[in-house]
Amino acid sequence: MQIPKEEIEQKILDAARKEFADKGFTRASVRRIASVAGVSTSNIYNYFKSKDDLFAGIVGPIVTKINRRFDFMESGEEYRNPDKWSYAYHLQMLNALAGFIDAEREVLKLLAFQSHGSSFQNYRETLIDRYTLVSLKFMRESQSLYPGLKAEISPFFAHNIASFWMNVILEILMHDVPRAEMTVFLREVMRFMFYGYEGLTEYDFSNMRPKPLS
Amino acid sequence: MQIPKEEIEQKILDAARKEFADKGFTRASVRRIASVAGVSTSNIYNYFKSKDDLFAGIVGPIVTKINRRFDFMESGEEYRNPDKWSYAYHLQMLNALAGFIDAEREVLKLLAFQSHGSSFQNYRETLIDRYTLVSLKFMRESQSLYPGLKAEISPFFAHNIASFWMNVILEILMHDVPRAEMTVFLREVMRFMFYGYEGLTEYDFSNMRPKPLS
Amino acid sequence: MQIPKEEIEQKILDAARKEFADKGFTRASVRRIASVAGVSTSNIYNYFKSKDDLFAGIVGPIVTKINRRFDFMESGEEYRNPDKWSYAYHLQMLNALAGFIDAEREVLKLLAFQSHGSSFQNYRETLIDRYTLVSLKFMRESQSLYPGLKAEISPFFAHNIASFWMNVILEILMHDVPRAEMTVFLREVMRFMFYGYEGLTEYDFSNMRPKPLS
Amino acid sequence: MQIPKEEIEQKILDAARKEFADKGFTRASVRRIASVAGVSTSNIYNYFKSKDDLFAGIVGPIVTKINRRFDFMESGEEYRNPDKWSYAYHLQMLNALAGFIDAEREVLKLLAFQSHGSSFQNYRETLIDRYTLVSLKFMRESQSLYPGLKAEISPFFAHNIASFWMNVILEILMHDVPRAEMTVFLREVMRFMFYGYEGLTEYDFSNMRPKPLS
DNA sequence: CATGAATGAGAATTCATTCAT
DNA sequence: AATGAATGAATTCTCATTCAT
Repeated sequence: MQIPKEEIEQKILDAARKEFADKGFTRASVRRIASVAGVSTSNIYNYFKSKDDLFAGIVGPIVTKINRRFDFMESGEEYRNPDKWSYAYHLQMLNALAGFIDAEREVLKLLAFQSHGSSFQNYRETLIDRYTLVSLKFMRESQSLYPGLKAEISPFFAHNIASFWMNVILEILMHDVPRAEMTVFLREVMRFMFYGYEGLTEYDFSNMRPKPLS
Repeated sequence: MQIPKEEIEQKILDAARKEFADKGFTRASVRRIASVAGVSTSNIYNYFKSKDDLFAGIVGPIVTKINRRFDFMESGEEYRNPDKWSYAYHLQMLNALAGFIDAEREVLKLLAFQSHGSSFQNYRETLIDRYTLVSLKFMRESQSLYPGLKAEISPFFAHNIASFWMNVILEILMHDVPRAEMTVFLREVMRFMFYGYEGLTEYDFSNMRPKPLS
Repeated sequence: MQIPKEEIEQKILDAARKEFADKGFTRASVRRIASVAGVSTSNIYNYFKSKDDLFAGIVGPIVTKINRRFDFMESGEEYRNPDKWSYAYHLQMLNALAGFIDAEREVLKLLAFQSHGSSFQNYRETLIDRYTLVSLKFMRESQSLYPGLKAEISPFFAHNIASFWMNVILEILMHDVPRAEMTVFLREVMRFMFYGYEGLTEYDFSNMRPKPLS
Repeated sequence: MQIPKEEIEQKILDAARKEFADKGFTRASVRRIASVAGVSTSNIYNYFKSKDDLFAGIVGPIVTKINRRFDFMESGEEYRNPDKWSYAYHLQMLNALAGFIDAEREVLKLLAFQSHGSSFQNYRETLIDRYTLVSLKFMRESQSLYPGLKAEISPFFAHNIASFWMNVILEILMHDVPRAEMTVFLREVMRFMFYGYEGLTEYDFSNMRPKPLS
C-alpha cells in the first residue's frame, strides 16, 4: 500500500484517543473508532488484538514512563543522595511533576478518568500503593539518618497521604489547571503537607519545606 | 400474589445491590438482577421505572440524608454556635461521620465506586463543591470572629482540601477500615489538617485541633 | 364504591380518547390510559375486554350513527322522495354533513387517522364501498326517472367519486376547517362535482347544482 | 463470505419489502425480515443503519424520482412550453403517470399505505402540498396568458384538487387497476376535472380537455 | 495488510393481558 | 368493581470479535 503502516496505526490511535476521551473505555465503540480513523473495523485487529490492547496502545508509553520513575524511587538510590533532603530538591521534583502533567494531560486524563473497564482500571490504586511503600521506606531511612525524628506514621496514614497526592494530580487534570498555576499550587500543597507532618511527627522540617510565596 | 409487595421490592433491591456492587452501574444487567431476585425481568419495571431508578431506589435514602446534612451546613447555623470552634465539637463530628460511614458502608461504596453511568455519577463532585463553598464561608466567618486570622486560602486550594476529605472517606470505604480504627485515623487526619492550615495561614489553631493519641 | 360505575367508564374513555388521538391505536398504551384515568390498568379490563374494544367504546356510537345513515340511504327510501332531486335538498344534506362533522370532529379524526391496527382500520374503505353502491343505485334510478340521462358511470369511477367525497371530509378534518368555511367549501365542491358529472354524462343538472356564491 | 454484498443486500430488501407490505412499517419486525432473508438480525445493521433506513432503502429511489419530477414542475419550465396548454400534452402526462404507477406499484403501495411510523409517513401530505403550490402557480400564469380566465380558486380548494388526484392514484394502487384500464380511467377523471373547473371558473377549457372515449 | 461479511450474545424497555385476592 | 402483582413475548439496536478471502 502507499500508506505506510505507522501512519495507519497513528490514525487509529488518534481516533481511539478521542473516542476514549469522549465516552470512556466501556462505552467507547471500536466501530466508531474505525470509522473516524477511516479504516475498516476488522483492520484494527491487525494492529491491536483487542479493545483493551488498543487502550494500552495509547496509555502504554506513559504508563511505562511512570513505572520507570517508580522503579527508580523504589530502588532507593534517590535517598542516598543528600540533596534529596533539601528544599531545592523538592522544588525541582514539583517542577518536574508539573511539567510531566502538563505534557501528558490528555493521556493522563484517560488513565485517570476513562480507564474503567479496561485492564488499567486499577492503575491509580497500584500507583498509590507503590508510592505508599516508597514513602514508608523513606521514613524509615530518615530515622536512621536523623535519629531525633519521631516519624510514627501508620501504613494506612501513609497510604492516605499518597492518595492525597494522587488526588491533587487528579484535581489538576480535572480542572485543567494551567502550567503556571500548577507550580504555585503544588508548592502550597507541599507546604501544607510539611506542616501537617511536623504536627504529627514532632520533627522540624523547616529546612525542607517551601517558603510561603512572598 | 400472596407475596406482599414490600417483600418483592426488597428482594429486587437486595439483588440489585449485589449486582451493582459486583459490576458497577453500567455493566450491571437488569436481567441478571431479576433472575437473582426470582422475579420476571418485566416485573421489575412495575417497581422501578428504569435501571437508573432502581439504582436510585438503593442509594436515594442515603443521598437524601447526606444532602440534608449539607443543607444544614450551608444554612450556617452551625457556625453561629460557639462550640463549633472547639476541639470537642470537632471530635464529635468525626465520631458522627465515622458512625455514618460504618452504618452505610455498602451503599456509600455503591455511590462512590459503582455509580458511573447513572445519574449519580457526579455526586462525588457535587459534594466536594458544596463542601468547598461551606468551608470558604467558614473561613470568611472565622476572619470576622478572629481578626488575627490570616486565612488566605484560594478557592482551588479549598476545593482540594474538600477533595482530600472526600478522598479520606473513599479510602476508608475502599479498604474496609473497621469502625474503631476509623476514629483513630480520622483524628490523625484532622490533626494533620490543622497543622497544615496553621502553616499556611499563620494562625494558632491549637485550641481546636485534636491532641496526639497519647 | 362512592364513584358510580359510569363515571369511571367515562374517565377511562376520556383518557383513551386523548391517548389514541396522540399516538394512534397501535402506539397507544393501555397503561398510560389507565394512569391518566386514575384507574388501575387491570380495572380497564373490567369495562372493556381489550384495547380494541376500548377503541370501539369511543368510536362505536358515531360508527353506529353513520351506519344507520347508510342503512337509510341503501333502503332507497330517500330517492323515492321527489325533493331529493332538488338543489335545496342537496344544500340541506351538505349542511347536515357539515353539522355532523363539526359536532364529532374529535371522534371522526380518530376513525380517520388513528384507527390503524384496530378493527376499524378498514372503516374508511367500507364507507366508500357502501357509498359507491348507493350512488350507482341512484344513477340507475335516475335513468328510469329521467330517460334522457346518459349516466354511464363505471363502478370504479363511482368508487372514486365516493372516495373523493371521503377525501374532502378527511381534508376538512385534517385542517380543522371551521364550521362556517365548511359550508362554503362543500357547496363549491358540489358545484364542481355537478359540472364534472355534466361533462361526463351529457345531462343537464342545472336545477340541482348549487349556484356560485354570488 | 463468498456471497457478494449485492446479493445479500437484495435478499434483505426483498424480505423487507414483503414484511413491510404485510404488516406496515410499525408492526414489521426486523427479526422477521432477517430470518426470511436468511441473515442474522445484526447483519442487517451492517447494511442499513436502522429500520427506518431499511425502509428508505426500498422506497428511496422512487421517492427521488418523484421529487425530481416535482422539482421540474416547480421550476415552471414546463409552463413556458406552449404545448403544455394542449390536450395532447395532458394525455401524454397521463400516460406517463400511468406507466410510472404501473412500473412501481409495489413500492408506491408501501409509500402510500404502509409508511406510517417511518420518516415517510407524511410524504403523501408533502406531495399534495407541493402539487397545490404548483397548480396555484399554474393558475396565476394562466391568467396572465389568457386574461379572459376567471380562475378564482381558493388555496384550500386547490389543495383539495391536489388531494383528489393523490386519492385517484391511491385508489388505482389499492384496487390494482391494470395498466390498460388506468389510461381510460385517468382520462375520464381529467375530463371530469376540466368540466368541474369550467363550472367554477367560467372559462372554456374545451381545447384542453380530453374528448369522451368514442 | 486489508476488508467485507457475518454473528451471537446481550442491552433496556414496553406491551397487552391475566388472575388471585 | 377493583387492584396489585406478575409475565412472556416482543421490540430495536449495539457490541467486540472472527475469519475467509
